Amino acid sequence: MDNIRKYFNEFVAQSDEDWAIFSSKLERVEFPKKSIILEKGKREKFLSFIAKGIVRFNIPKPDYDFTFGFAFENTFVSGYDSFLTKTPSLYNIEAIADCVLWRINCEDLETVYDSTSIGDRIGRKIAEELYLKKMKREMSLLEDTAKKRYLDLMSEQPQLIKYIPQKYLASYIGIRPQSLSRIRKEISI
Amino acid sequence: MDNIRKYFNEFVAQSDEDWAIFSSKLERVEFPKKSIILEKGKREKFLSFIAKGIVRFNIPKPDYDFTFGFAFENTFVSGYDSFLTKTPSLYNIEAIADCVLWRINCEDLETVYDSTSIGDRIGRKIAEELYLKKMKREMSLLEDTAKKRYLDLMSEQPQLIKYIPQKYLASYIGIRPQSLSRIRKEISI
DNA sequence: CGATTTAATTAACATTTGTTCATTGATTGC
DNA sequence: GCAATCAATGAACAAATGTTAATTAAATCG
Repeated sequence: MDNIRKYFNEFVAQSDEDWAIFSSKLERVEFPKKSIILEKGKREKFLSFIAKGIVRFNIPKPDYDFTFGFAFENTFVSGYDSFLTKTPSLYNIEAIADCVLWRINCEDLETVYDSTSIGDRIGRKIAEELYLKKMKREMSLLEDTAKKRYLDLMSEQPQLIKYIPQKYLASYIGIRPQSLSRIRKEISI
Repeated sequence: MDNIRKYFNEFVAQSDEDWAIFSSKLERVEFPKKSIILEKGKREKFLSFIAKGIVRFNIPKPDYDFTFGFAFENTFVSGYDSFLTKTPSLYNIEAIADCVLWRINCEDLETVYDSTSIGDRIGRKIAEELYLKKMKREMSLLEDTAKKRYLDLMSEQPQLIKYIPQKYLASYIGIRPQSLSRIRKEISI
């Protein structure tokens, strides 16, 4: 629970009391590799902190499996749009590696939001962090070539890329696995 | 001020008192067409509600002018990443049409955040809205072709597209003006 | 209004990525 | 360990978008 507390203290509030309120609602759960954390069509009921592991966001399609995002250790993960809008999730969240999550459910978070001084701040910080991430992502998708996105990912998450199958990476970068192979070949030469 | 109040009541809080706290900090400003609302390199000091007009987000580059976003009437606009991280903005915000904004500055918003029960909720709602927008955008950039993005924009913002020069739309869609011309030609046939 | 500048269109060719399909390599489960 | 399955690579051709450059259309400014 150390990392989530560190995150909390850094971004949300410093006091032990605030931490006590929030952390009392947290539940520890494990998901083995390849298990579904959130299923498409179901409503997201949790906001989860990844203490250990990697997850991917994906949409299973008739022809192929579309991966559009990852989340790594020591960040929050959630089908956040489903969580916010209370509508069925448009995508799966799947454990790529064995995961340990600390999660708070929807109702408890609402309670925290409504009954404590720090509730909305937590929600604000999380939404702000997610927004900044998406902002960078948008820029990258518009401005960069697939090759640059791959090289960036390699330098930003070098140790983790090893664990992610290339077909997921390709999808995330916005290209087909064959094209990623082509790019990898170019680079290595 | 009607629309911003409507927005406030719908998404933030219902009480007259809360509205009074927030609205007392709001300042009305006008920006004529083509004027710079936020300049790249400067720090964003405001969170603004667009009562009237359209703005674009852009990065002036040596070779061309890169437009990556728009904001329309009755939504909030800000160099929000600069605002949050207190670092210089990486982009301009420019009025495409004559604009009327209601804005609150950084310090006042912090005050509202810290001194009222609704402060963080406002910030949370804004960040959540921005996040949902970016989420949709990411999906579109990964999954759709440029043609589909153009058609979607046409159907979602039909009356506003008229006012936006095509070179800006092209950039937003992720292609060159020449390619947009090609697509438009195809469609009209 | 006319002159100048800027935007949009078009075309020819280059580059990138997609598609299909075959082959090789790696994992998984018995 | 072996068979079966799934992942990655490679090649040939198709489709989409980029690049350059010329032309036309529209907007701006005196």
